[in-house]
Amino acid sequence: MSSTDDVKDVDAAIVDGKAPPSRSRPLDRDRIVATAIDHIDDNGLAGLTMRRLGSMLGVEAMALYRYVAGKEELLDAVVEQLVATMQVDDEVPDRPVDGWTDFLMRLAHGVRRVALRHPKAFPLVASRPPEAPWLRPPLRSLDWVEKFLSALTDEGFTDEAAVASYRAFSSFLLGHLLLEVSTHGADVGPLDVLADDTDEPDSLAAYPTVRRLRSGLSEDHAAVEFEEALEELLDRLALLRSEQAPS
Amino acid sequence: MSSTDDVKDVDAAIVDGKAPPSRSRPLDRDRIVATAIDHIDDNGLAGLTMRRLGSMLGVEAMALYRYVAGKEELLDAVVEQLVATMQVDDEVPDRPVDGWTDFLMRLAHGVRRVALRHPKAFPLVASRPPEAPWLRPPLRSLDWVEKFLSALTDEGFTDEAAVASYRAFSSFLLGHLLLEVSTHGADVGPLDVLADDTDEPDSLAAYPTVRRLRSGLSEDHAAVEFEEALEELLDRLALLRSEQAPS
DNA sequence: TGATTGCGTTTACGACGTAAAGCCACGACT
DNA sequence: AGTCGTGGCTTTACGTCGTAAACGCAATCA
Repeated sequence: MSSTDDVKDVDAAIVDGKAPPSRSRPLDRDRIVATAIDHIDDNGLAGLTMRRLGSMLGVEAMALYRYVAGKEELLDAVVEQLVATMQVDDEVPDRPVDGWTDFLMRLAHGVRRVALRHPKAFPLVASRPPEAPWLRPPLRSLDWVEKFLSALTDEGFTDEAAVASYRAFSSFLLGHLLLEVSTHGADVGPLDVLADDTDEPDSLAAYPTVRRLRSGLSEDHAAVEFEEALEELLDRLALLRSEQAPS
Repeated sequence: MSSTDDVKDVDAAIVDGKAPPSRSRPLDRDRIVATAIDHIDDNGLAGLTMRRLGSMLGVEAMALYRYVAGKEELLDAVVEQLVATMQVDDEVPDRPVDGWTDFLMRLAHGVRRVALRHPKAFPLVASRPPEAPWLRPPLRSLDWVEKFLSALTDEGFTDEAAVASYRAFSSFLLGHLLLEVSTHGADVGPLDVLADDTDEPDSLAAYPTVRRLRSGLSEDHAAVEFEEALEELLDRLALLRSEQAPS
């Protein structure tokens, strides 16, 4: 959300039992969701609590329930918002303007940017199956699915090829980004600087190859590998397209 | 204050379907983990509670703490156990016996079987980054990583190619299986049979392409697509191997 | 003026994870 | 024999969570 200097000054407020009037503006759903995302980014999903979120907005927990039905719905809204953000912030057009290949690349990069911008929040996207009825796409928001499918069918994919491509594309993003995001921004509580070799008496003794390659494992060639794999995927989809559509 | 006379409910039926005679044998860690997995399979991760898990074993919640350090550790143990299960149950050898290609295929199928056998538990595997220090592989259990890496380096992969392959392979499994598992085994509470078109006044009206293709989206060509994508991946790894290792 | 309505607070309840003691049946030692 | 740890489980208790229900208390409208 490229925060302009919004109400960051909700003030500490826990100073004493007497809450100042704190006449902030009347609170709305978007502000709640945005604050939730901020909190997840800073402190991880685990610490997100209705009460805390409330106090972060200068309000009691129960006040939130006027705008969201419950915590689950809040989290869904967070996911939705993340996806929506991508669409507006980044140069992801609504429909292909320079061919489907370009379109899918932009889409992929857009999603990746969101993932990297919100590493702690991104796993939410992956783990929200029990939700929208009649369909549960992995990277939700039906707009998204609609755009994807109509784009491809408009560009010469058969229906079958389009849905196959959707699935391939989705699982590609899911896998790569989840992996990338998890090897990076972990919250790592107490001792983590032990990552170097001085510590760990024998923890790695049983895993010689892992030990030998562990620098490579934690390094991030993530960006290049993403790019390569994406290219590969697009080739595969191109093949899928020409295969099933004889024309 | 307000000591409400607690309704010391009889812990009711210990729904046990295994050992008829045993007056609840002494309880051990493996049994706890196994029961946890059962519960997740049947009732989803959300409903898993220390108290419930305890009562399922005919024991108070606190009894579990003699065997597991806490709930987080329990969940880690569940993941570990799932992976271990794969190794013994299925024909996944410890090291390549018929070439690395065969090895990786067996591995992939092994993991997939586990995922399909425990659809509700599998997302756990994906969403456990904040855990083992000095390394956080996506499909945890270091044995696994060790086997993978040493297998590949033994079979002519350079170190760099091996770790790149590891990442490619991991994200492949992550993406495909998470997707497959989520489009299938949802817990779907009350009304879900509405999946057919009679309902939904206008929910899909805004998404014509989605509507048109939704049968294809929910269908599962998952198996074939998995196979195809796996094949594709292995080709890619083969290329990676020959590329960087001139010998 | 008073009634309505929208927004936020208070209070309360039941469930959760878990720390800290307590209880008790066993086997080992004197 | 009795005594004594001690391993295995239960009790009790605390703090936190999500959230239902009732209660103010403005601003608005009649």
